[in-house]
Amino acid sequence: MELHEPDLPDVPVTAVLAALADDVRLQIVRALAEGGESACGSFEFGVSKATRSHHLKVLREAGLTRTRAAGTTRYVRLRRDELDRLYPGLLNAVLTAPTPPA
Amino acid sequence: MELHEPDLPDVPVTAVLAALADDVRLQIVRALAEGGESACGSFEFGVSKATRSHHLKVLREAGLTRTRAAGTTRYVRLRRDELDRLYPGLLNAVLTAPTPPA
DNA sequence: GGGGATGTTCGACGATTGTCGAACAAGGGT
DNA sequence: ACCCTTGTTCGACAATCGTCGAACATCCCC
Repeated sequence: MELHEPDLPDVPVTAVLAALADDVRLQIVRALAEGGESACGSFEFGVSKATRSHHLKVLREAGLTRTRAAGTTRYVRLRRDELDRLYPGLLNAVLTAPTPPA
Repeated sequence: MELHEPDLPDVPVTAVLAALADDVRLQIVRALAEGGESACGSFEFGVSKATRSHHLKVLREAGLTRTRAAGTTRYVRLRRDELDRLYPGLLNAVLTAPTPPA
């Protein structure tokens, strides 16, 4: 299977924002920012693995993450450098944002 | 009519991001950032006025804008200071982002 | 080779979203 | 008083989205 990992400049900003505009995905991104490269399965956020897989695909196709396969496990990491270069401040703003007030 | 203009801290980040994750709304935000307070009608982005009104409502309820009524006209402005305080870097990153590559 | 673990893909579903035209509301001229 | 301008609200509609279970694909290990 070929993993779509688009060049960041080819991704519309709105797609990046849309990818971040979901609670589960934001938790994933935060976990990645804090913990570095992680296995897909390490994201336990109360959704099925089908849903988790879906969210990881959205993140990947929005240019936010890269995925590396190792055996049956897949490791995901944030494309932080590229993101910071193209959208300086964005990631930091999102990551340091206060957690849900509810 | 009461205008919902929530306190920013009450708005989940995901709601802010979702509000920005639309082409029309992003154009509105950019126009506001560049031109300051503007009348609703000044946003000519190829959608009907019903749709425009809808987008402005989304922006307002996500805490991105404030609206002031003057006669039959309504003026909208960006809540830039508050946004910059709560999400430092976010707005700037979004505004300076390259325009659609397409 | 068989079984278990890790992920992805495939419908399916309900909910939300962006869009519109039409109807409505409210002000400002003349 | 009338009409025009400016906006909002109300369905309605198609499209997209988030979610799931089930089926499938890989790989590893015993």
